Amino acid sequence: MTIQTYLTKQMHDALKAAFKLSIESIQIETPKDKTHGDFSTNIAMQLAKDLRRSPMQIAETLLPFIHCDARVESIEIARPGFINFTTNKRYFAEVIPTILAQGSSYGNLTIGSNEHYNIEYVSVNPTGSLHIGHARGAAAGDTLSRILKKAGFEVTREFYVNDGGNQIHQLTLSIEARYKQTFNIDCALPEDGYYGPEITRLAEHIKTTKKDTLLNHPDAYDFFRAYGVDYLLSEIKDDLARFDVTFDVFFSEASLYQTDAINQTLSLLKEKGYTYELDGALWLKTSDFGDSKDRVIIKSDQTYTYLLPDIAYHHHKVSRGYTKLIDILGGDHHGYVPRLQASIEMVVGKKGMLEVDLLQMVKVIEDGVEVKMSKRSGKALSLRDLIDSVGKDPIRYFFAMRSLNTHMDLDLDLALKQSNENPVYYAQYAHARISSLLEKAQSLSMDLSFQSLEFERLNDEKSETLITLLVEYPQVIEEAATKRIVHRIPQYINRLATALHSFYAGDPVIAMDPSNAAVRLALLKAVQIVLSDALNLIGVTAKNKM
RNA sequence: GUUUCGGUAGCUCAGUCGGAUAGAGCAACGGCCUUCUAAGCCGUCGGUCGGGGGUUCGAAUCCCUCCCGGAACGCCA
Repeated sequence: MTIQTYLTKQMHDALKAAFKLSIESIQIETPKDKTHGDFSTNIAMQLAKDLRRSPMQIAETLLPFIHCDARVESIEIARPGFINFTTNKRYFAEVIPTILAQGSSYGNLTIGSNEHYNIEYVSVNPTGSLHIGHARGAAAGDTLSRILKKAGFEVTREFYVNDGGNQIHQLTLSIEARYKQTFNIDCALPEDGYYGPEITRLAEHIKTTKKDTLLNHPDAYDFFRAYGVDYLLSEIKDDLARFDVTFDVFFSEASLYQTDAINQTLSLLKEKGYTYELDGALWLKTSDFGDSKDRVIIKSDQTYTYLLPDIAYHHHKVSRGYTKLIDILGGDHHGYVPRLQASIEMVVGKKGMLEVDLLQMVKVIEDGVEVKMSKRSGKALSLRDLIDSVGKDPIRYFFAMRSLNTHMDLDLDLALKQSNENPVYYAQYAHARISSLLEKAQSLSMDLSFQSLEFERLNDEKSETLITLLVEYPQVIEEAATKRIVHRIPQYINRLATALHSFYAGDPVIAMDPSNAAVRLALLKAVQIVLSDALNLIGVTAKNKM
């Protein structure tokens, strides 16, 4: 049981004893100012109105009824009615052997033990290279998956490959045109085609293997289509792998057409009476489930809109037995969310099965001017190029730092500079410093057994700050997982790195007497373990040397 | 016009069930390397939380309204 849970329980008991109240939601928070103790509650102020007494009076009445064990050193009341708890740091130093024993399992939770989440992210059309905008979604989905796993959820990571629609047709025509152009045949790309350099590269690639045999071949279209999707998808997979983003399932939209999946979903929706015909089209009554209007699922030319196969796809996911589906989409799809959620509610018969987390667009700045991504010109900053120039770690860290719904600016001149503008180096440096210090200690034959540690020797402020942060780690995981606040992790990393650098700038551990050194080396080892684990959650390398 | 995200320090951003003096990094300024890695440490400067109303013990946070910026509003995908 964490200290917060414990304090919540003790407060609950105290309120019962003092006022015969049973209150579920008691907030235990960590004050920013250390003079306010390590934990505090505002319950006295919240009860002021109901009890018709002043917060200070309530707190004072309550105080004798609060009984805590040795972990709590003192309990104080502060104006305007806060109850502040100061913890015993020696007790909390016990976290060190715990971390040393558990290693990277420290901070693992069980809050998701009966859940199996499916998280869908990236899901781009295989019509080109991944660009910087896709990278944000990739980083967010991957990090959220890792955090949820750490919190005890079973997680399946999924990529929906849109290989069935008109866009693939446009892609095929684009490849064909580029292919012909390699033979100096004048052939324009379609208006809605794909103009990126990767399509030209793909065409050149086909030319080297197939020569001119596809110029007037009857099966050329089918070849370009299949080969193009395959080629581009495998490039996307390569880029994601280099970005340390992985998937358990790549689900093909086209496969829905090959099976009976769409018809099954369609029959279900019809059976339940959620469809009607109008003007030769088939409509879905999404407005009955919170959408602003009904939507067409089969057009009057009898082809499907994008929505129907997407419902079938989500239906398929539901049938695989997940307890929740999470889609991570770009903010430009926000208008699509109500109809999709309405549809899923129709399929499963209840609300809340599908959660959609939106992330806002990335604005790229170069030379102080916004770089507009354009499909027409094929101008877009590819993830591949960015990884080549700055590396994976700064990009992963940078994306992880930001709240999903912030509109973020990415200044290329800064990002490419590898300056300490990017806090990833600060965090990695903290880890590297510990590594080299432990190495040094070992070379000096210092005691690294981490046994018979005298924790009372960790009574200096810098050690206590580190210990408090280590104790806090499971709470950080819980908040990040349940509230989907991915950026809580880099924030924590930064605080831990700051505390470490400050500790490091103090008295050299190497020069201390054996007992003092031994316990501090153990503390550092514990910090290293947690730092490494947290960095891993956001896909950033924990370096041993820099 | 409707929907949606945002507007917090010079810049990029935290502040996620309303809490104590609104924070961090960078930039700027001043110190610190014969001592475990200076990609570091210590300190200073920096704010009408877009404007105005309201709700209450207390509002950056909740409600109303207006202003500014991004995005979406198809029988496209």
